[in-house]
Amino acid sequence: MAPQDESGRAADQVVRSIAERIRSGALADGQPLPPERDLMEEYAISRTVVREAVRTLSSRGLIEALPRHRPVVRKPGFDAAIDAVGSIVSHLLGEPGGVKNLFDTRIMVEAALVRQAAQQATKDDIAALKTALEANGAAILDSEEFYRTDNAFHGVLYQIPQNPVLPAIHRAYTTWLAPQWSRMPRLPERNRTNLDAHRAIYDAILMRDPDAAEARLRDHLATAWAQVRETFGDV
Amino acid sequence: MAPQDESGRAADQVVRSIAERIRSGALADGQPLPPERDLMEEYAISRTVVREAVRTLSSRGLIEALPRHRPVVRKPGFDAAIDAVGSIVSHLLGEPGGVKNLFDTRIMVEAALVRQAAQQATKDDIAALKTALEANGAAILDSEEFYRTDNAFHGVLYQIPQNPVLPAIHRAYTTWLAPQWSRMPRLPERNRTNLDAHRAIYDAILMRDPDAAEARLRDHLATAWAQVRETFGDV
DNA sequence: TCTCCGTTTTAGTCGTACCAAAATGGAAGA
DNA sequence: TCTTCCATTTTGGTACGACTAAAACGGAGA
Repeated sequence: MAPQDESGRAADQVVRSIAERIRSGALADGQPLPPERDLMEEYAISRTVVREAVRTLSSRGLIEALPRHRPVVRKPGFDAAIDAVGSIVSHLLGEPGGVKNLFDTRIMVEAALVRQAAQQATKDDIAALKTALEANGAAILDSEEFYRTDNAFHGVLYQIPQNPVLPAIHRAYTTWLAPQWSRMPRLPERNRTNLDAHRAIYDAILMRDPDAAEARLRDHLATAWAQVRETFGDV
Repeated sequence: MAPQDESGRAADQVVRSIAERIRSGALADGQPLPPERDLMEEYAISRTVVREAVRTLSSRGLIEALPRHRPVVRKPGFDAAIDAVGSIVSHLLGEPGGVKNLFDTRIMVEAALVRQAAQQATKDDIAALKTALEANGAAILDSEEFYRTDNAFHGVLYQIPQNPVLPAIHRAYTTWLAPQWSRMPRLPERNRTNLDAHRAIYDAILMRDPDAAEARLRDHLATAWAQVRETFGDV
């Protein structure tokens, strides 16, 4: 690591120190941070600096600082990482093509996921997909519930490789793209279209046909994108 | 995530306001932020609050606050987003399996990329790959340079889909995994192995054979991972 | 015109003070 | 004894003022 220590700002050193304490477990997950006044004494700094440090740690996702509560240590998971970029991403999504770019990566990722699923899914994975698919089918008349189960179906795909990074990415997609999605009209016929697409994907995975699975997935998300454009025009 | 408006902290409102000004372009990229004293007057708040806001914006990557300089507006790109999570990711990589999990996603992403390349790469893309490959080959005896050109070769893959998110992801992978990689011994025979792998990938793309390209890519990265484990044991 | 030095500006830090919300602990009641 | 509720203490949020050192600025001199 670059020996870029010796940062001019005292707060940064405190940040590093506390971050290290979190990483080492000296400050355990869920535990509240010491009061600001204790910290200023411990580090022999003013409260101003303590507050800046807390602020930074909060932005970094290492602690959760609700308005008037004691900040609590939040052992960083991949989810926290997603949160940390949320602010920037929301800016990027506002730019022309931003949503499209993000959505395209989603297509790429999920295409890879269904390929993998078709090749490596276990019996349990298939069963989970089937359950999710049925839940989705049962909700076809309740658009709110359909949206949830739709996400859940895709979420199963992210769980199959057993890599904790992937569910976090799924959460990121749903969180970041939710603003677009939630403003779209919920039409039963769209639900049916999407359900059929899910079923086609499921079938292809069941048949252990990666190419078909990828093709169905791409059809599905292309349709979804067309619906977005239909609603918003160019994004 | 969505910062509930009406946040109890005044600084957050300032953050939102300034963030909005950056997004709208009222504060252009590269332009210095107004002095803190101006901001406190403008928002009718104390300097304490201004500083907290600046601090937060800095952590969010919307401005760049070098120690004793005026903070500079930094229109957030996908790169800035990568920076914002760097802190958390470095924590995660320290945990058991962290590096492996990240590397696995890299395999997944690059597998998808080479498939796409095999199917959609233009003449220019192929030419770029060829150039990168040749540069890589020319550096086979200079391990430092080989490392660079190796990255560059992979980087070309991320550029092919013309999605600005992807190069940022590439940068993220190289940045985050660099600590592991840079501590590995650089052996000419490894360079040769990797170069051969690159050539095989290139050939498969040239032949428009996605399955082969993916297979070669997976071989390549599996080998690379084996080299990592050989060096570090379990990670 | 360019360079250098003194002045002004500005970020970084400290200390104090006050308020309001949250946490706390003990008294009153079931 | 256990629960409920209120008063006290703790703690975060904000304001104000002051001081330092570095950076930016501007004018004098080469």
